[in-house]
Parts: sequence; structure tokens; C-alpha cells
Amino acid sequence: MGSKSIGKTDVEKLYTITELTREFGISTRTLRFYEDEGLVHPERRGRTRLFRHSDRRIIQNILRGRRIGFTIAEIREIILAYKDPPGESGQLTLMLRRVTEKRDELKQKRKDIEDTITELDLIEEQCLTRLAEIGVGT
Amino acid sequence: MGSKSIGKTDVEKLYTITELTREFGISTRTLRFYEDEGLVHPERRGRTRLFRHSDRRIIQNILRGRRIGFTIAEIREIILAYKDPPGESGQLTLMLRRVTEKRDELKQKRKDIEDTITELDLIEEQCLTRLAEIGVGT
DNA sequence: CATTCTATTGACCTTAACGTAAAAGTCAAT
DNA sequence: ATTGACTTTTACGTTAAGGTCAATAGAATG
Repeated sequence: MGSKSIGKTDVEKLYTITELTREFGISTRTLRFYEDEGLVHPERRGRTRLFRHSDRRIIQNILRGRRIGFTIAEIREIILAYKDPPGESGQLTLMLRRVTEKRDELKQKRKDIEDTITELDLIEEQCLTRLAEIGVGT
Repeated sequence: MGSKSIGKTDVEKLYTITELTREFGISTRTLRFYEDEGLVHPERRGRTRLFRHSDRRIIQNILRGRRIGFTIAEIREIILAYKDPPGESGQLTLMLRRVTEKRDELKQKRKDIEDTITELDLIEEQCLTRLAEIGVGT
């Protein structure tokens, strides 16, 4: 009801494709690809695409998923699950299993990352030690 | 000097390729690929490959790197950095920069993972709520 | 020795996620 | 009306990390 309500009468800011490519450091090809994949749904003014805030948020989600190694299919699955969780009981329990699966996978990944960070720390230490030796020797 | 010393006289256990594929759930093609890439260096008895403990450990490292989305090139880089850190000062500071880069990348990834886990928790909650509603309704 | 596994090499094949190039349309500014 | 920046569609190209298949070679076991 206030000035922050999002109704049909609001003038929502629309983004052009290059605005978004610049903001996120991706190519136009990538955004068109995501549209082909049904992940974003920009309006059209003539033929040109105009992206909404919701698309922008979805893109952020896609990029996050991409960073942690999810495929487009997996990312789509999560986005859909978030948007409209299934109504039928069987589908719901199935989704619960999938969620548990994914979460376990992510926890393993987190552990792998932490172990690798530790290893990098070790490498760093070795480098610093060597550098100190060399520094002393010269 | 004790029975745990690893000297030339030790009888080290050697692994055949299928032993390793079974242990790690990967294919022989994958192991040969890793050899072509210079990551493992099995001995040969005739033409058959025989892997040592060190190779086995390297394979574990490769798989860990793979899980967190590293490319073979990146994995190789880390393995080499661990095996023989460079001796020259310039190379050392360069490597220190690369280490910092990688670590930052991993920290971002860890954050992404944690955010995604939170999102999965939310989806799970929604599913459980819906299930409870349905359960009540029937 | 014959059979039966298992391994090896070499070659081409596959998939995801875009890259890249071509040809053409849009629109504001000069 | 031309330039220049941006956009579109179409379509073939690329890369990493193996998959798959065929032909061959050892190794082991009855």
C-alpha cells in the first residue's frame, strides 16, 4: 500500500542485456543461452530483450550455482523447487530426498574445500620459508 | 631405521588398475587419462601398470580437486607446487600470489555453498509444511 | 595347451556451456 | 543520411574430461 508496494502501476526498472553483462562480467551469448534454457524470461520491446529485477536475481543465483559446479539442469531444478514446490505428496517426498542428497554433496564439497585451503596454507608457508632462506643467503 | 622406514629394500604393495578403479569408483580410462596428463606414474610389469602408494595418494588428491571443480591443469599445478616448490625468488613470489588467488576463490566457493545449503534447508521446510497440510487434509 | 580374464593401445565419439562469426535490424546522434 | 553503438537470429566451432569400441597381448587357471 505504501510507496514500496509492487503493483501493476509501478514503474519497474528494466535492464538491457549489456547492462547485465557488464554488471556480472558475462557475455550476451551466456544470457541468451540462459533464456533458451528457460531460466530467465526477459520481456521484449520490439525484438530487444528487457530484463526485470526478478531476472536479475535469478542470474545471481545461476552464477552462484555455476561457481559451486552445478550444471544448468541442477540450477534449474533448484530454481523451480523454490518457485513452485510440488503439490503432490509423492513428488514432495521425492524432492525431500533430492534435497538431502544435494546437501550431503555440498557438505562433502565444503570439507574438500577446507582441506584444500589447509594445503594451500602449507604451500604458502613453504614458499615463505624458502624466500626467507634465499633472502638471508643474498 | 625401524620397521617403518621406507627404503629400497621394502616390499611396497602395488595396485593393479582395476583395484584402484574399484576402490575409487572410476574407470580405467580415467586412470590412463591421468597418466597421459602426467599426474600419476605407474611402473610397468610388461605392459601392465602397477601403481604405488604415492600414486594412490595422488589419485585421492585428484578426485578431491575434481569434486571442488578444479580442472586437471589446476590440479597438476597444486600437485607440482607441493612436490617441488620453485627455487627462484621470482617464481616463489609469483606462486604466493597464485596461492592467495586460489584461496580467495575457494573461500568464495565455500560461502556460495553455505548460502545454497541454507536455501536447501528452506526448500526442505516448505516441503515438510506442505506435506503436513496434505497429511491433515486426508 | 586351450580357454578365459584382464590389460593395453589407438582411435574416434560425446556432452555441457558457452565462443565466435556472419548478416541484418534499431536507434540516437551527428 | 550516415555513423556508431548496440541488438538480433542462425549456425557452426571449441574445450575439458573422459566414454566407447575394436583389435591385440599377456596372465592365469583348469
